[in-house]
Amino acid sequence: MAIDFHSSIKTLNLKVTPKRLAILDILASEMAYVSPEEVWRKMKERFGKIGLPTVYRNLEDLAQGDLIIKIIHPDRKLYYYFCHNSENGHHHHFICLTCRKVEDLDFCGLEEIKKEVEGHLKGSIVSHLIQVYGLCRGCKQ
Amino acid sequence: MAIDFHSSIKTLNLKVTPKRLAILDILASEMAYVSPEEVWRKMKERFGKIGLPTVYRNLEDLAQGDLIIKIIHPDRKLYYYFCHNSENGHHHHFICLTCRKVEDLDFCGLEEIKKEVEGHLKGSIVSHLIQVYGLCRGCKQ
DNA sequence: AGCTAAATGAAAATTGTTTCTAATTATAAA
DNA sequence: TTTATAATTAGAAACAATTTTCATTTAGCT
Repeated sequence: MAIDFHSSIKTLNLKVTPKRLAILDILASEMAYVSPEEVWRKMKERFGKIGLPTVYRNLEDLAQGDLIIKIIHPDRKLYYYFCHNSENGHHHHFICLTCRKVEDLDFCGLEEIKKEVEGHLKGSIVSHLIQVYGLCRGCKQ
Repeated sequence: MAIDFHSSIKTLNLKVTPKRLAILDILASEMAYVSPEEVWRKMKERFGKIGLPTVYRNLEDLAQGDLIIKIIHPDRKLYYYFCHNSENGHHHHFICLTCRKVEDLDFCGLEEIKKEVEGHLKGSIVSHLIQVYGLCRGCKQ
Protein backbone atom coordinates (compact mmCIF):
# COMPACT_ATOMS: atom_id res chain seq x y z
CA MET A 1 0.00 0.00 0.00
CA ALA A 2 1.40 3.33 -1.02
CA ILE A 3 1.62 6.10 1.49
CA ASP A 4 -0.78 8.96 1.03
CA PHE A 5 1.47 11.97 1.28
CA HIS A 6 -1.46 14.30 0.88
CA SER A 7 -3.17 13.20 4.03
CA SER A 8 0.10 12.75 5.87
CA ILE A 9 0.63 16.45 5.47
CA LYS A 10 -2.92 17.31 6.46
CA THR A 11 -2.60 15.27 9.62
CA LEU A 12 0.09 17.68 10.69
CA ASN A 13 -2.22 20.67 10.13
CA LEU A 14 -0.09 21.88 7.29
CA LYS A 15 -1.16 23.04 3.88
CA VAL A 16 -0.53 20.64 1.06
CA THR A 17 1.93 22.42 -1.18
CA PRO A 18 3.95 21.08 -4.11
CA LYS A 19 7.13 21.64 -2.16
CA ARG A 20 5.98 19.58 0.77
CA LEU A 21 4.83 16.77 -1.45
CA ALA A 22 8.16 16.83 -3.21
CA ILE A 23 10.10 16.72 0.03
CA LEU A 24 8.20 13.66 1.16
CA ASP A 25 8.73 12.08 -2.23
CA ILE A 26 12.44 12.76 -2.17
CA LEU A 27 12.89 11.38 1.31
CA ALA A 28 10.72 8.36 0.61
CA SER A 29 12.83 7.45 -2.40
CA GLU A 30 15.91 7.09 -0.22
CA MET A 31 16.70 4.22 2.08
CA ALA A 32 19.23 6.44 3.78
CA TYR A 33 19.22 9.59 5.81
CA VAL A 34 19.89 12.85 4.04
CA SER A 35 20.94 16.32 5.05
CA PRO A 36 18.81 19.44 4.54
CA GLU A 37 21.27 20.62 1.95
CA GLU A 38 21.01 17.39 0.01
CA VAL A 39 17.25 17.71 0.00
CA TRP A 40 17.68 21.25 -1.20
CA ARG A 41 19.82 20.13 -4.12
CA LYS A 42 17.22 17.60 -5.19
CA MET A 43 14.48 20.18 -4.81
CA LYS A 44 16.35 22.51 -7.13
CA GLU A 45 16.41 19.81 -9.75
CA ARG A 46 12.64 19.71 -9.62
CA PHE A 47 11.72 23.33 -9.11
CA GLY A 48 14.61 25.17 -10.63
CA LYS A 49 14.81 27.54 -7.76
CA ILE A 50 13.86 27.14 -4.17
CA GLY A 51 15.12 28.74 -1.04
CA LEU A 52 17.10 26.80 1.49
CA PRO A 53 15.01 28.23 4.37
CA THR A 54 11.94 26.67 2.80
CA VAL A 55 13.61 23.29 2.94
CA TYR A 56 14.66 23.75 6.52
CA ARG A 57 11.23 24.94 7.55
CA ASN A 58 9.43 22.11 5.85
CA LEU A 59 11.73 19.38 7.07
CA GLU A 60 11.25 20.62 10.58
CA ASP A 61 7.48 20.83 10.18
CA LEU A 62 7.19 17.42 8.57
CA ALA A 63 9.36 15.86 11.26
CA GLN A 64 6.64 16.59 13.79
CA GLY A 65 4.96 13.35 12.78
CA ASP A 66 6.35 9.84 12.76
CA LEU A 67 6.80 9.71 9.01
CA ILE A 68 9.93 11.81 8.90
CA ILE A 69 12.40 11.43 11.69
CA LYS A 70 15.31 13.55 12.67
CA ILE A 71 18.63 11.87 13.01
CA ILE A 72 21.26 13.37 15.22
CA HIS A 73 24.52 12.14 13.83
CA PRO A 74 27.58 11.78 16.06
CA ASP A 75 28.94 14.78 14.16
CA ARG A 76 25.94 16.66 15.53
CA LYS A 77 24.74 17.64 12.14
CA LEU A 78 21.13 17.13 11.43
CA TYR A 79 19.75 14.60 9.01
CA TYR A 80 16.31 13.42 8.10
CA TYR A 81 14.96 10.04 7.22
CA PHE A 82 11.68 8.85 5.79
CA CYS A 83 10.38 6.21 8.11
CA HIS A 84 8.87 3.61 5.82
CA ASN A 85 7.35 1.62 8.63
CA SER A 86 6.17 4.38 10.82
CA GLU A 87 2.93 2.49 11.32
CA ASN A 88 4.86 -0.15 13.26
CA GLY A 89 4.50 2.00 16.30
CA HIS A 90 7.19 3.55 18.40
CA HIS A 91 10.65 2.33 17.67
CA HIS A 92 14.21 3.47 17.20
CA HIS A 93 16.87 3.11 14.59
CA PHE A 94 20.18 1.58 13.79
CA ILE A 95 22.12 4.00 11.67
CA CYS A 96 24.96 2.93 9.43
CA LEU A 97 27.81 5.40 9.61
CA THR A 98 29.19 4.31 6.27
CA CYS A 99 26.33 3.99 3.82
CA ARG A 100 23.77 6.01 5.79
CA LYS A 101 21.23 3.23 5.68
CA VAL A 102 18.69 3.21 8.49
CA GLU A 103 17.23 0.03 9.96
CA ASP A 104 14.49 -0.44 12.50
CA LEU A 105 15.10 -1.63 16.01
CA ASP A 106 12.17 -3.37 17.59
CA PHE A 107 13.47 -2.74 21.01
CA CYS A 108 12.87 0.42 22.95
CA GLY A 109 13.85 0.36 26.58
CA LEU A 110 11.62 3.30 27.39
CA GLU A 111 9.27 1.27 29.56
CA GLU A 112 12.02 0.40 31.97
CA ILE A 113 13.44 3.89 31.85
CA LYS A 114 10.01 5.27 32.54
CA LYS A 115 9.69 3.06 35.58
CA GLU A 116 12.97 4.36 36.88
CA VAL A 117 12.28 8.02 36.17
CA GLU A 118 8.74 8.10 37.47
CA GLY A 119 9.32 5.70 40.30
CA HIS A 120 12.72 6.31 41.75
CA LEU A 121 13.47 9.82 40.50
CA LYS A 122 9.88 11.06 40.75
CA GLY A 123 10.28 12.96 37.51
CA SER A 124 8.34 12.93 34.28
CA ILE A 125 9.59 12.18 30.80
CA VAL A 126 9.02 14.69 28.04
CA SER A 127 11.02 13.10 25.26
CA HIS A 128 13.84 10.70 24.69
CA LEU A 129 16.57 10.11 22.19
CA ILE A 130 17.78 6.63 21.44
CA GLN A 131 19.96 6.13 18.42
CA VAL A 132 22.44 3.40 17.69
CA TYR A 133 25.29 3.99 15.27
CA GLY A 134 27.46 1.42 13.61
CA LEU A 135 28.18 -0.55 10.51
CA CYS A 136 25.44 -2.41 8.73
CA ARG A 137 25.77 -5.94 7.47
CA GLY A 138 27.06 -4.86 4.08
CA CYS A 139 29.53 -2.28 5.34
CA LYS A 140 31.01 -4.50 8.04
CA GLN A 141 33.78 -5.92 5.93
CA MET B 1 36.64 10.99 48.46
CA ALA B 2 37.55 13.94 46.33
CA ILE B 3 38.25 13.45 42.70
CA ASP B 4 41.84 13.87 41.64
CA PHE B 5 41.55 16.18 38.68
CA HIS B 6 45.26 16.03 38.11
CA SER B 7 45.31 12.35 37.39
CA SER B 8 41.98 12.47 35.60
CA ILE B 9 43.62 14.69 33.04
CA LYS B 10 46.72 12.53 32.80
CA THR B 11 44.61 9.47 32.18
CA LEU B 12 43.48 11.12 29.01
CA ASN B 13 47.08 11.69 27.90
CA LEU B 14 46.67 15.40 28.24
CA LYS B 15 48.96 17.86 29.89
CA VAL B 16 47.84 19.21 33.22
CA THR B 17 47.32 22.91 32.67
CA PRO B 18 45.68 25.50 34.92
CA LYS B 19 42.93 25.95 32.35
CA ARG B 20 42.07 22.29 32.30
CA LEU B 21 42.03 22.05 36.05
CA ALA B 22 39.78 25.09 36.18
CA ILE B 23 37.37 23.64 33.64
CA LEU B 24 37.04 20.46 35.66
CA ASP B 25 36.57 22.49 38.80
CA ILE B 26 33.89 24.65 37.23
CA LEU B 27 31.97 21.71 35.85
CA ALA B 28 32.29 19.75 39.09
CA SER B 29 30.82 22.61 41.06
CA GLU B 30 27.59 22.42 39.06
CA MET B 31 24.92 19.82 39.42
CA ALA B 32 23.63 20.88 36.02
CA TYR B 33 24.82 20.79 32.48
CA VAL B 34 26.44 23.92 31.08
CA SER B 35 27.18 25.28 27.64
CA PRO B 36 30.71 25.97 26.36
CA GLU B 37 29.93 29.66 26.45
CA GLU B 38 28.88 29.49 30.07
CA VAL B 39 32.12 27.75 30.93
CA TRP B 40 33.93 30.44 29.03
CA ARG B 41 32.29 33.17 31.08
CA LYS B 42 33.31 31.49 34.30
CA MET B 43 36.82 30.98 33.01
CA LYS B 44 37.10 34.67 32.27
CA GLU B 45 36.23 35.43 35.87
CA ARG B 46 39.21 33.36 36.92
CA PHE B 47 41.77 34.14 34.27
CA GLY B 48 40.76 37.58 33.13
CA LYS B 49 41.16 36.62 29.54
CA ILE B 50 40.86 33.31 27.80
CA GLY B 51 39.95 32.38 24.31
CA LEU B 52 36.71 30.67 23.52
CA PRO B 53 38.51 28.17 21.24
CA THR B 54 40.52 27.04 24.23
CA VAL B 55 37.34 26.26 26.09
CA TYR B 56 35.89 24.35 23.17
CA ARG B 57 39.06 22.35 22.65
CA ASN B 58 39.41 21.45 26.29
CA LEU B 59 35.81 20.51 26.79
CA GLU B 60 36.04 18.26 23.79
CA ASP B 61 39.31 16.74 24.96
CA LEU B 62 38.12 16.21 28.51
CA ALA B 63 34.90 14.65 27.29
CA GLN B 64 36.89 11.72 25.92
CA GLY B 65 36.74 10.12 29.34
CA ASP B 66 33.74 9.28 31.48
CA LEU B 67 34.21 12.19 33.85
CA ILE B 68 32.82 14.83 31.53
CA ILE B 69 29.96 13.86 29.33
CA LYS B 70 28.47 15.59 26.37
CA ILE B 71 24.80 16.26 26.41
CA ILE B 72 22.91 16.72 23.21
CA HIS B 73 19.95 18.85 24.09
CA PRO B 74 16.73 18.69 22.07
CA ASP B 75 17.73 22.14 20.84
CA ARG B 76 20.78 20.44 19.37
CA LYS B 77 23.14 22.70 21.16
CA LEU B 78 25.98 21.11 22.96
CA TYR B 79 26.32 21.00 26.71
CA TYR B 80 28.69 19.37 29.10
CA TYR B 81 28.20 17.82 32.46
CA PHE B 82 30.55 16.66 35.16
CA CYS B 83 29.64 13.09 35.90
CA HIS B 84 30.04 12.77 39.66
CA ASN B 85 29.54 9.06 39.67
CA SER B 86 31.43 8.13 36.59
CA GLU B 87 32.93 5.22 38.50
CA ASN B 88 29.50 3.59 38.54
CA GLY B 89 30.21 2.22 35.11
CA HIS B 90 28.34 2.76 31.92
CA HIS B 91 25.04 4.50 32.33
CA HIS B 92 22.85 7.19 30.85
CA HIS B 93 21.15 10.29 32.09
CA PHE B 94 17.86 11.88 32.83
CA ILE B 95 18.07 15.53 31.92
CA CYS B 96 15.77 18.13 33.36
CA LEU B 97 14.68 20.59 30.72
CA THR B 98 13.83 23.24 33.26
CA CYS B 99 16.61 23.39 35.83
CA ARG B 100 19.25 21.53 33.81
CA LYS B 101 19.88 19.04 36.56
CA VAL B 102 21.24 15.70 35.46
CA GLU B 103 20.40 12.43 37.18
CA ASP B 104 21.74 8.97 36.62
CA LEU B 105 19.76 6.19 35.05
CA ASP B 106 20.84 2.74 36.09
CA PHE B 107 19.29 1.21 33.06
CA CYS B 108 20.96 0.93 29.70
CA GLY B 109 19.18 -1.21 27.16
CA LEU B 110 22.29 -1.64 25.10
CA GLU B 111 22.59 -5.35 25.77
CA GLU B 112 19.26 -6.06 24.15
CA ILE B 113 19.92 -3.65 21.35
CA LYS B 114 23.24 -5.31 20.76
CA LYS B 115 21.57 -8.68 20.51
CA GLU B 116 19.22 -7.31 17.90
CA VAL B 117 21.85 -5.49 15.87
CA GLU B 118 24.43 -8.25 15.89
CA GLY B 119 21.95 -11.08 15.66
CA HIS B 120 19.12 -10.06 13.44
CA LEU B 121 20.65 -7.18 11.49
CA LYS B 122 24.16 -8.67 11.34
CA GLY B 123 25.65 -5.25 11.93
CA SER B 124 28.09 -3.96 14.50
CA ILE B 125 27.60 -1.14 16.96
CA VAL B 126 30.10 1.69 17.05
CA SER B 127 28.38 4.01 19.48
CA HIS B 128 25.02 4.81 20.90
CA LEU B 129 23.14 7.78 22.22
CA ILE B 130 20.54 7.39 24.91
CA GLN B 131 19.25 10.46 26.65
CA VAL B 132 15.99 11.04 28.42
CA TYR B 133 14.58 14.54 28.79
CA GLY B 134 11.88 15.69 31.12
CA LEU B 135 11.06 17.42 34.34
CA CYS B 136 12.75 16.47 37.54
CA ARG B 137 10.96 15.95 40.81
CA GLY B 138 11.31 19.55 41.85
CA CYS B 139 10.33 21.08 38.53
CA LYS B 140 7.30 18.89 38.01
CA GLN B 141 4.80 21.22 39.63
C1' DA C 1 -14.21 34.04 -7.42
C1' DG C 2 -12.61 36.29 -3.15
C1' DC C 3 -10.72 36.25 1.48
C1' DT C 4 -7.39 35.12 4.96
C1' DA C 5 -3.91 32.79 7.02
C1' DA C 6 -0.13 30.17 5.83
C1' DA C 7 3.86 29.39 2.85
C1' DT C 8 7.61 31.05 0.12
C1' DG C 9 11.77 33.74 -1.77
C1' DA C 10 15.68 36.49 -1.18
C1' DA C 11 19.04 38.59 1.32
C1' DA C 12 21.11 39.16 5.35
C1' DA C 13 22.11 38.21 10.05
C1' DT C 14 23.11 35.17 13.66
C1' DT C 15 25.02 31.47 16.12
C1' DG C 16 28.11 28.05 17.27
C1' DT C 17 32.31 26.21 16.19
C1' DT C 18 36.80 25.62 13.95
C1' DT C 19 41.09 26.93 11.69
C1' DC C 20 45.35 29.30 11.46
C1' DT C 21 49.93 31.00 13.06
C1' DA C 22 52.93 32.51 16.36
C1' DA C 23 54.03 32.64 21.08
C1' DT C 24 53.94 30.17 25.41
C1' DT C 25 54.13 26.35 28.67
C1' DA C 26 54.15 21.53 30.70
C1' DT C 27 56.69 17.50 30.75
C1' DA C 28 60.42 14.24 30.11
C1' DA C 29 65.27 13.77 29.49
C1' DA C 30 69.97 15.18 30.42
C1' DT D 1 68.03 22.29 37.42
C1' DT D 2 68.37 23.23 32.90
C1' DT D 3 67.16 21.94 28.23
C1' DA D 4 64.57 20.11 24.48
C1' DT D 5 60.27 19.26 22.31
C1' DA D 6 55.88 18.54 21.78
C1' DA D 7 51.54 20.12 23.41
C1' DT D 8 48.85 24.10 24.56
C1' DT D 9 47.17 28.70 24.14
C1' DA D 10 45.77 33.50 22.31
C1' DG D 11 43.91 36.14 18.98
C1' DA D 12 41.93 36.97 14.84
C1' DA D 13 39.60 35.39 11.36
C1' DA D 14 37.05 32.17 8.73
C1' DC D 15 33.46 28.99 8.40
C1' DA D 16 29.24 26.48 8.08
C1' DA D 17 24.76 25.63 9.33
C1' DT D 18 20.70 27.54 10.43
C1' DT D 19 17.40 31.30 11.26
C1' DT D 20 15.36 35.88 10.86
C1' DT D 21 13.02 39.41 8.39
C1' DC D 22 9.71 41.11 5.35
C1' DA D 23 7.52 41.49 0.99
C1' DT D 24 5.07 38.49 -2.20
C1' DT D 25 2.54 34.49 -3.42
C1' DT D 26 -0.43 30.57 -2.73
C1' DA D 27 -3.70 27.01 -0.58
C1' DG D 28 -8.00 26.19 1.24
C1' DC D 29 -12.11 27.91 3.08
C1' DT D 30 -16.76 30.69 2.16
